[in-house]
Amino acid sequence: MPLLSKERHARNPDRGTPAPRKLAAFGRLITVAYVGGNQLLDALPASELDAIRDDLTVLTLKAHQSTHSIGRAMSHVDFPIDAVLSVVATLKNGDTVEVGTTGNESFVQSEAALESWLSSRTSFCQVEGRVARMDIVCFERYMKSSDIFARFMRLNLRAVLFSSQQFTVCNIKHNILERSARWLAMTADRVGRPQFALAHEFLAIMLGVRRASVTEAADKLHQLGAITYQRGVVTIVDTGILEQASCECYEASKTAFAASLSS
Amino acid sequence: MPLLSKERHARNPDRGTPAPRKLAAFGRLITVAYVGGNQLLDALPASELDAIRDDLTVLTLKAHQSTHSIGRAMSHVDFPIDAVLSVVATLKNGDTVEVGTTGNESFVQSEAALESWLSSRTSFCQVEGRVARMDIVCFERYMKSSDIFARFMRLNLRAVLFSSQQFTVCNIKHNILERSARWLAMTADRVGRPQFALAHEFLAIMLGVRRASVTEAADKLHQLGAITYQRGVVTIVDTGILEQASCECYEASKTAFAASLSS
DNA sequence: GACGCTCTGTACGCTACCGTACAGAGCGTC
DNA sequence: GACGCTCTGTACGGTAGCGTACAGAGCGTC
Repeated sequence: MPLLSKERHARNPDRGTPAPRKLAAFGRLITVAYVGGNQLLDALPASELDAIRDDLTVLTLKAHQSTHSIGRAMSHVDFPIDAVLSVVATLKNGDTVEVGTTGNESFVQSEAALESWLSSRTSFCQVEGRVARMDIVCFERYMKSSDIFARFMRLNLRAVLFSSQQFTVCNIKHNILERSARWLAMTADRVGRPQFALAHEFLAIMLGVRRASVTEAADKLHQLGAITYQRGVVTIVDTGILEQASCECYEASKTAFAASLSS
Repeated sequence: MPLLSKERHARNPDRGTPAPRKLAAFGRLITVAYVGGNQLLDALPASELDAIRDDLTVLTLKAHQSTHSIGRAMSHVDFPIDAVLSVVATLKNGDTVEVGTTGNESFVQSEAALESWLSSRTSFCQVEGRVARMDIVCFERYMKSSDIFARFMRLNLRAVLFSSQQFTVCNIKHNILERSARWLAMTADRVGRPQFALAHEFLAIMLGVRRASVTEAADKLHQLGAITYQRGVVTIVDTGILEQASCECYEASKTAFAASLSS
């Protein structure tokens, strides 16, 4: 499944996120040091970031690889670089719906910022890419020892809560076309490149709708000139059109995270 | 509008929450000291609660009275006793939808537990009743000076986040009957009495649906023997039936808050 | 180059819910 | 006891999205 590997770093060379020294090979993860790429970490004062850098390990996650399981003790937190992680809730009937998406603007599980070391939700990698992983013991130590670090994590969680609330509204008030557009726009921002692997089936699960409904929405977005789709790979061809097609929740969530990073 | 005043304390005499010495009279709020009734406060170790008691003031809120406004500096936090507060999001088109409901299991705005003193949402009183109010300066001081206090507030916020996520799913996957039942069951728990004022119109806004849809749902719940309705006043006649009619999200949210109070 | 798996396109009947509207009932007020 | 406000009950056509199903296209594998 070497999808997208060719264009992985085709865009956003300006973000200061050089490729890891080695990518995943034959299912084994080769890990490397963190040199930037997660907005939340990079927003920390330089001295703070330097202090924690040695406790961050960059690794590449494959799509659909699990990172946290409901009810289990959290062993680590992940700060995405160009991966996109999904936090999901599972209903008794087995239905799974996304309750949060996390990219380079945040980390997962964000509840760790609340001195909570049990995972209350399951999360996994939705779009393949790199994350900076920190052991939970280190995270806990920094939360206690550094007011600045703790403050950044908490303000970030505030944006997570705000976004979660926004999506509560979004699911009631906005149609599938708008929500699909929002999801794709948010994801494009997060991966920092215009093309990524995402089958209709998975977007459908994320939005809590039928696969066929996503196909119809994708078709409309294609007609509008926002995207193209080819066997599990989306390409954003016009960000402006895509954002225009998405509901206001895209902007609301984006603004909330931007504010949490700048204060 | 002296609705319900007759049966205000008809139930749950065992919760140790005596009536305030004076109720609101002619629109003026007569405030009294806190002697218990908010589960979160009451879960604090006795010494902690005693330490903060003098900074709590009990007051009665009228239905639809505002407590926090979006974008404004938070001047206080409210720990409901038998009032129910709603946190809402407003869309650009003016639609207002509830993104959180708060009763005696929590407080509002919960984001204060994140050292965030700006209100990112609007909240108001949905069901008339008492809250214990604390000045934000005191709250901030206790968050800094008492690890135990801070820990309780943060674990509570974890349940708030969990519930918010649960309702994201709920709005997608559960129909109006189930959601109405959930809302009423949760509210009955929170007010601690089987009868409270709530017009269909307001429940409709909370659920983000038509008023007529709520009327239909209320009719079905009536037929099932769960509730009776009379001109803006609901009476829960069979909690068991009501809970059975509601979706699993009722139980999920309740469990999350119970866990946050016991640890 | 045949096979099988995955992913997409499309179709069809069905239903939950919407937007809107209007009549009537309850209740406070003058 | 007439009036007006609020709240509820109900109706009707319209539609977004559901559940399901099936055919075909792309692509890796043997």
